[in-house]
Amino acid sequence: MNEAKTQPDTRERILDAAERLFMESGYEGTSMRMITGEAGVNLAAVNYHFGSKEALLREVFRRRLNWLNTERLRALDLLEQQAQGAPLKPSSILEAFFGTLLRMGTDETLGGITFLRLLGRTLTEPADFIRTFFAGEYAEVIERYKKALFRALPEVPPEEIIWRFHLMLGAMSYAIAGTDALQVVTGCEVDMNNDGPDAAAQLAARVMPFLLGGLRAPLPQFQQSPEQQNKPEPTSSKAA
Amino acid sequence: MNEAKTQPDTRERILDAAERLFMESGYEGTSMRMITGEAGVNLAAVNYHFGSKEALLREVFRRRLNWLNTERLRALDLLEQQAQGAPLKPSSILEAFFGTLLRMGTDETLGGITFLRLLGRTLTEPADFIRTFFAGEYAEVIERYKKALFRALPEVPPEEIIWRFHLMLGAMSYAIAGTDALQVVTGCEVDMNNDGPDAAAQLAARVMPFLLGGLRAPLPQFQQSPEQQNKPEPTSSKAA
DNA sequence: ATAAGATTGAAACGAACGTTTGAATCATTT
DNA sequence: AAATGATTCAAACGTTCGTTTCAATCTTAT
Repeated sequence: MNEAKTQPDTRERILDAAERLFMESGYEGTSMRMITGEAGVNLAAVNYHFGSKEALLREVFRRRLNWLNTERLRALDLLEQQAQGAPLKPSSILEAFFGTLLRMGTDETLGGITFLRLLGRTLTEPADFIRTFFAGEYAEVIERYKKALFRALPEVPPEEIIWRFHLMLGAMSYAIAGTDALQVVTGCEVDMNNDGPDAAAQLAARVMPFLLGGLRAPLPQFQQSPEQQNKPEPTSSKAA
Repeated sequence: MNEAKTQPDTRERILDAAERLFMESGYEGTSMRMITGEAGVNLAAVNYHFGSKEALLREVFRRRLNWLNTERLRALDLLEQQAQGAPLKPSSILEAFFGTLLRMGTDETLGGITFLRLLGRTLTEPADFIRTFFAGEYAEVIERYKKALFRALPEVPPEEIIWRFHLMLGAMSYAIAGTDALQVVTGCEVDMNNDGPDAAAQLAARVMPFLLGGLRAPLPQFQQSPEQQNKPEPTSSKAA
């Protein structure tokens, strides 16, 4: 069994079909028969090659997240090396984090816009094993970027930065995943259904200013860590 | 069959259980037997009272969205009446739209934080009938607020406003729904698991400045309508 | 009290689900 | 050519799904 040669790459066919179908119908809404039907392989092939439907989903993501994670770390390493110990600009951090993601959407060999949409949708999937899987896959990268943002915005309380990181992830996920989900809500005049490689470029131009504006918004008047709730006067600290 | 009297309010018990379970496990991840089991009613009761699982989901939302829609329209009517024909402030519009939503989260009789989370999660559900249902339920309100934002920000292209409306919805949905979904991603130091009535108040203080910052962010350099794609040179129209 | 209608109950329906089986086929090596 | 291991195949596994059935029970009006 050499992996070179004219093998029908059943594994890749399954992964591609599953990626598209999970994006379109969700994990629970996609059946094994849909996947193997679209891939043109036998029903038993998924369990033979991956073991189970859960393991297939994990592999669908691992195939892409390996690249995304290392690339995000590489981009941050590069920034920090260029800065020579100085704190980074928030916009540079966002560019590294979300720009790397959006670049995936322009490269079909990395999953293209399909994987971006799958990723955005799956982050809200309620299934337990999905959440714990993502937690493990993302932990290192998130930790590094969180620390970079703490240094970049020293006057903003870390708790607030985490919140805004969370909010940026949400906005970006919707921007990516919501092609038809929320499109239908907002009135569908916008051309989000552009599946071409510049769809992600247009997305970037639209979303990045929004995220930066949100990240640098003035802080709320009062912010209380859950421990120190008896601070009577809003000292109204400045935001960057 | 009078609706008054000591009826065991089977319908309400089912709706409450379904609301919680759909929030926790999603639509496809929640079975009829889970719902009727949690509600303490017979399995056949759902089909008897609602007709089908799909119709049950619609009723779960209709019960809450009726209040939300009329209240959002009422808040906007009030603003426009006070303004006497002048354009509204963007912050007032956001306050009316998202503040009304967050107020639901403080009132357990309106579904409380449970319904808010369900709403945030369901907006990304891929099932077709869910998307078309939401489109119909939201159409009027979204249209009114969109028009108000167009008037409030006359120097911003309508397409850009729609985009940012979309992004704000995404951020808010994640902020609400992501209690454990993205919490696990960002590191779980934040106290989003506060289920008390002030959870929504804290959410508002955190999220509203972010949304306003994003809405008022500088525009991207170039923006092109999808029709005029053969524009060779980015004429770089001005931002506000 | 009795009839009529609304609601509940236990049991089963066919369909679809993820998974497993074991023989058949293919690719590769001796 | 024969043998070996990897892969594919059709078929079936047991389970769970949403839904239906119909008799039993409760509620209300006559």
